[in-house]
Amino acid sequence: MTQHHHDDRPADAPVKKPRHKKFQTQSYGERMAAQAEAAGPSTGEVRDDTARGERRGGPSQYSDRGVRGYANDRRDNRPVKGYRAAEPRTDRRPANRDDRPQYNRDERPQYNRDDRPQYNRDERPQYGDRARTDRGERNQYGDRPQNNRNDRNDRNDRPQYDRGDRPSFNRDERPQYDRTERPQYRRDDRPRFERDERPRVDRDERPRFDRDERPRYDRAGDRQSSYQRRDRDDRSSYQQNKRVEEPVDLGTVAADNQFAALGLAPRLVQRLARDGITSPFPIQTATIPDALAGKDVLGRGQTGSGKTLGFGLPTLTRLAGGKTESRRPRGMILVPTRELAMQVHDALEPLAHVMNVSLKLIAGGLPYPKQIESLRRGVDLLIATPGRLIDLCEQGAADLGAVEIAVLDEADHMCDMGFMPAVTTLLDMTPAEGQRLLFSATLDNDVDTIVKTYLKDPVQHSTESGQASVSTMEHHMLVIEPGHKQSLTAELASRDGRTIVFVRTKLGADRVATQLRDRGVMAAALHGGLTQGMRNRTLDQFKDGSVPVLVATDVAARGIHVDDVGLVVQADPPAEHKDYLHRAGRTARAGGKGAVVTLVLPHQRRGMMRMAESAGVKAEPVRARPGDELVTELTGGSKPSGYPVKLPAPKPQRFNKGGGKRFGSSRPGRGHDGRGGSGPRRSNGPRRTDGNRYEGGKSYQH
DNA sequence: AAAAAAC
Repeated sequence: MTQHHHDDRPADAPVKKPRHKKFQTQSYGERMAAQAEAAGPSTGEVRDDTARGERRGGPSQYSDRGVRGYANDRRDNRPVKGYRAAEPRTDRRPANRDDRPQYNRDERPQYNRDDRPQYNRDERPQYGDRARTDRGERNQYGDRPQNNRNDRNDRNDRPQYDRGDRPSFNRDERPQYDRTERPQYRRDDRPRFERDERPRVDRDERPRFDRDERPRYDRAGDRQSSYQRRDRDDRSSYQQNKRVEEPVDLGTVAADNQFAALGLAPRLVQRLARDGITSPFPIQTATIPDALAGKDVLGRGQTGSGKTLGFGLPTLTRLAGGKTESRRPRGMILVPTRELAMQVHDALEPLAHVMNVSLKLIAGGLPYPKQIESLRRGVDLLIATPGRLIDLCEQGAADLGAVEIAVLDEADHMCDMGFMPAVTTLLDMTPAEGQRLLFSATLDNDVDTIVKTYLKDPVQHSTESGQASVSTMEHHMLVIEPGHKQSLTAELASRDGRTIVFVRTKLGADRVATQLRDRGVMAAALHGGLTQGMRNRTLDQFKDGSVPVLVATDVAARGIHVDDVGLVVQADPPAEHKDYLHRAGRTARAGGKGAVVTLVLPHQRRGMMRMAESAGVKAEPVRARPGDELVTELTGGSKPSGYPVKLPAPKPQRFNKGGGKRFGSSRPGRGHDGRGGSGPRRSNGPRRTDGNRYEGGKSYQH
């Protein structure tokens, strides 16, 4: 049956919203409004509530129509307001209902079903059968719909409907639809569905709850984004208040395991060791002991150096064993984007599990009910984006009064102008004596305000200089002509392997992604203007390889980890040096290799050089044109095909939140043939009809 | 200055 993607909807479920003034005197919205007012008169759009309200309140179209449209249906003779009363009719007797013979049902011959020969299915003429199409001749029922239809649109005359020419619609040739070849869909092959053979029926005796250990059927074929899965199995709340009595054997830990030496719980160390994580990164070695000791910590470690575990492990250790009341979580990790929240959640979940710490993702774009329910049952640790958490606090669904540990991931970003009010709102709700951990790759003086207000005797650990010190990363700065930007971007992105292209604006992301696809490079846009369902889908496709090029705004600049991103292209230069470092940090993670290419227009050159210096990036600006040797070197020589390609999944219908059927997340890489034309297609804007896609010279900067 | 973050 059709899958209903309830999850893609914005949570519109009825949510009662008693506003608890307990935590603050102003609501978040009021605060923001006040802030906006303080910032001066808005030059942007003005909400036109008045106009809308007037139209609604007055003689609306709806009520108007209710009277006019159905005036004839009125059973009484009261004059309709606004209409001239009809002249009394004299040409016939007033109808006496009972006397009207034609209303006797049984005598109406044409409704005798058995007399209608053409309802015999087998004998109905087929489409294209002209014998049936005597133009204009009515059948005995007085209608002739099929005649004209067939005359005009005889299917056999329409070449484009010839089934044989549409390979993609030929069911037999679509390999992925061959049921017998999809082992993961065969029930018999799924070992854990053999009821009789399941050794453990007693839930408490199940030796392990760990996700990773469970035999899996292949979920990749499941075509659900991680976001949808996440919402479906709400394991964290299910687990609530169940404490494992006996330690589970998680494997042995080597005597020289250095995590153990840091003072972490043995179970945690064992769990890490099972994933092959036995030696801590420098940032972890530096911060974990202090964090475990309950100190406030400022942690700075280069991108991809394991900061998540740096604050995650001590947080879990300290929360373990405690008791959490309903709606009163004891730990809170704030992150700047929803994707990052999901990533942190997923990274900590197995670890939280062995520690019997429950955790819940609290982020916008996801349905409210499960988040509220989870909080009601009591959840130890929240991983949250600020807006939704404030919302839930205002509703009374969450109470931060019991938060023992508050973590700010990407702390410097959380302290910039846009985020600061929300973050202080949340921190204000937490007890002043609670522990605070601030982490970022670029932890600088921007956090001073927060540090002074909310941290007590913080310990600062900087394992790196806060500059570009990832030695496995190479930087290139290409000074280009504006007219070459599109083709150079396409050349760079057409390489094998994953590439992220950063642009400045949401619109730019959409535009560049489209341009790349027009040139034959499979690319998808990621930015905050998309529905959350689409954001998840796009990131999933980037991760599974079906879309190797991600065109993103700075929503993806921080924290997001995808394996093997070999190249970061900055099609628009970053706004400041910290952004450079974070964008660049999407590649060369955890010791891997990677390159960063920044496209610089002549007028941006000076600023870019300054920025590079602040970032500690050593790169000489080099003039470059499409086809240059340097570009070829960076891309391994592959060129864009020039033939437009289409995304493997239907594009998001922004207005239709359902999402619909999705194909493609399991479709291999760039295998799409890229021909245009057939199939039901969403059109998301005007389709290009001009032939010169490439040499227009329109630059998408600016 | 844009993006992000609630509905």
